[in-house]
Amino acid sequence: MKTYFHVDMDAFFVSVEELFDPSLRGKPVVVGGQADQRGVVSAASYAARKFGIHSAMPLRTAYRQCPHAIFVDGHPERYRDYSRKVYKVLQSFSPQVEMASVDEAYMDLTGTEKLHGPPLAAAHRLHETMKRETSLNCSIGIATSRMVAKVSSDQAKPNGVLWVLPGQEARFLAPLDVRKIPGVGKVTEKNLQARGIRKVGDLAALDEDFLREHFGQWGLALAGKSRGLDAGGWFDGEVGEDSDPKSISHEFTFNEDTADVDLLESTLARLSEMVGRRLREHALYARTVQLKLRYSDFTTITRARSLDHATQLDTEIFHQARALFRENRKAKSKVRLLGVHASGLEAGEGQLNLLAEDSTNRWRKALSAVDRIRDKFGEDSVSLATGLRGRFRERVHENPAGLPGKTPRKDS
DNA sequence: TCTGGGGTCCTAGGACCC
DNA sequence: TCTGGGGTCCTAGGACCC
Repeated sequence: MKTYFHVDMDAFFVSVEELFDPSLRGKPVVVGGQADQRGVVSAASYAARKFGIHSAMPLRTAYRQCPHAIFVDGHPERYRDYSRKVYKVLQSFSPQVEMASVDEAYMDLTGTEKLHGPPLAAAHRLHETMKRETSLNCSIGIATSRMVAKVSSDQAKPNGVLWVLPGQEARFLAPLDVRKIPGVGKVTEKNLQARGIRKVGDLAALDEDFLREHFGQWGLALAGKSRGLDAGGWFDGEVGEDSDPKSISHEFTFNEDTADVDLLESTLARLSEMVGRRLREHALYARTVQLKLRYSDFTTITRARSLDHATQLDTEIFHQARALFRENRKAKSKVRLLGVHASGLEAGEGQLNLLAEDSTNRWRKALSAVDRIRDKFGEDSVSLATGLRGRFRERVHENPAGLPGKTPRKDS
């Protein structure tokens, strides 16, 4: 039997801002930017929430809902700083801590009763220590699974502690809206509602085959969640296993949409540099570079390209991003957002030797592919790059192993 | 009403290999 | 000439979370 805590800081960004400016206390505060800016609400104080303001709402909408709200720019460094303080407090309690984001964490307190006493007493002590050490309020959920602990901390808000007793998971979840289940968002909620499923209890009563049929693998995970289990992607692995990032990206929304190529390309350069720097910070190398383009009408495309080696060089990232941009951008259309994304991340250095080896392997493969084609279609069916010019030659160099794929079988 | 930025995970089709 | 199945990698898009 496991015992998990989910610790969630109350109105984290707002609370931190209040520490820097106590005059904000008790007032409707919106963190995320100014009332006339493009952007959305990162966090709203409880007083602001009374006006219907919530996170992810456009700032301009928030302004309309509550013109006398105080709009505050976000300060990511402050939040990271306080997040570290929060982590320290949690660490002092148990080494099995995992920050799930800046303002929430999971703890595995299984088998610590001798040290900490019963879970509820331990949670209250943690709650007090947190307030004393960071001046911040948090809510704590306790349960036998991380998923239920998370839902329970949400039910405990603000500033509360809630323990779901072992065996009571399904009963605790049953009356809640399906939307309360982590992973069920707007779209899934709508799909479920269309089938008359509104409460978690409705979900738990369904046949697993029915869920699999309509929602695939995800449906099966959903069935598990409705019964209080840690099912599906999110809750894999042990608490406290932190891992390298799987991707690194930066994007930028222009204050005004623009079709100015110089501005667009220099923005790409800047974004590429930011991505490169973060890669170097993590000592990671990226195999794939992805461009993100959003136009005025909000249509968004992504275009990716994998390199034949991993890189952390700004110039290489930029080169790829710009090439993708030039190949895919709808001419003259105004652009709202640009993004540069690096994935296929590999650790460590020393791939130069591997690279050289890799490249000869590729050539060997390419040449044997050429041989196979010649066997099939005759000696003149393929010629080597030396005899070619311009762009095609470049392409052959970039992707020698791609040659065989360009020969359609059916046509021959 | 006008929609950020940084992530993770999943799906689905096609290429390619065995 | 037509016909497989499984596994992996790549790309594009989308749901979701904070």
